[in-house]
Amino acid sequence: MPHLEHHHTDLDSTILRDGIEVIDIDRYAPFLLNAVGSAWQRKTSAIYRREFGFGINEWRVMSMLNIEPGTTAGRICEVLRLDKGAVSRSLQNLEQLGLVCFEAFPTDTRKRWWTLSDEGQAVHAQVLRIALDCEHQMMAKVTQEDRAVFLRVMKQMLDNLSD
Amino acid sequence: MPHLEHHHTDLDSTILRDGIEVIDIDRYAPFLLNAVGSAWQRKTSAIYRREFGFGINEWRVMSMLNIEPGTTAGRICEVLRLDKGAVSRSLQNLEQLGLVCFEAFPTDTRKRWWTLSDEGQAVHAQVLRIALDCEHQMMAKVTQEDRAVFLRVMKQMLDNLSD
DNA sequence: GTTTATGAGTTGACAAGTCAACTAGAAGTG
DNA sequence: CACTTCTAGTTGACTTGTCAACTCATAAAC
Repeated sequence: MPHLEHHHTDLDSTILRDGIEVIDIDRYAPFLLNAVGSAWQRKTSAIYRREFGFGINEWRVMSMLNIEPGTTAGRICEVLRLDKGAVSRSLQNLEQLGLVCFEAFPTDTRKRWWTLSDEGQAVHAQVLRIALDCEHQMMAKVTQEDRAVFLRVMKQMLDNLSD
Repeated sequence: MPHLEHHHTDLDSTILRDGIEVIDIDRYAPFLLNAVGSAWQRKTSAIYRREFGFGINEWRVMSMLNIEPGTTAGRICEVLRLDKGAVSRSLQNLEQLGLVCFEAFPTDTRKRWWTLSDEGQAVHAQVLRIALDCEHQMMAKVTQEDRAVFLRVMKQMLDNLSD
């Protein structure tokens, strides 16, 4: 029977066991982040691919085009914090599927103004229904107060990681 | 100037803009989860690979072997919620690096009891220092109360996604 | 004891994520 | 204008994550 002790303050996400520092998996945020994030992704991206023939990045890009119609690829990267290579490829895929279209940017031929096509708009609405259902399931039994704190903490973390 | 309105309750992570339902990225948990999770991974996995010559999965497996010395591959999958293929490959890599070793399982030759080697133990301590530093940075300006709520919500979400 | 089912772990194929080199247009500087 | 510098986006190489088929050992059924 090993000897357990909390070694410093509540701040810690480790415990000492027989002199060895051990991660406390229930308090170590990166583990939870990865576990929840990948569980979400497993659950949803399979649906998108099966039902609609595109992946999670295509969905992210579509949701951004719905948020800000007429955005550029660079703006999508900035807001969604996606890799520009991934965004470039997703836009190509979506265009081939006829879900997005673009207009030339007047003062810079490199940029394009991307928007959802009518079909893209319709598909977006369908996927959104599914995504919100899944989110709702994921958030079951979480109170409004807790949810608000959770969102606040996540935003702070995102800020902290951006330096 | 588009017309914005919140369409139902506080529960929602969307708004209506000119009759179209649009994700509110500041309230939509999956976006934040992915953004924070991938920012963390970008930050840390580069360090592990550069400084120690292995990836983030190898680190996860090592931390599990430190938590529960003498575990099996299956148990690692269960606790860390990792893919068994990923765990299998990580254990192979770690063994080649001399960071882990195993004992035969008495009643089942398929299973093995894995533990950190002495060198593995030492490397674990080094990586843990770095990981905890990064976690501390990520958690800057988050109060203890908020952190507790955050952890509670994350665990609930993990539960909800496990069905 | 042979057959069948279950379970642990390995492997291969593919999707997604990351990084860096590259192309080419735009902007600044003399 | 010629030259450098900056910036938007594309592409390729590689790593990581995921899924499913497979191997082989144990357990169960009869």
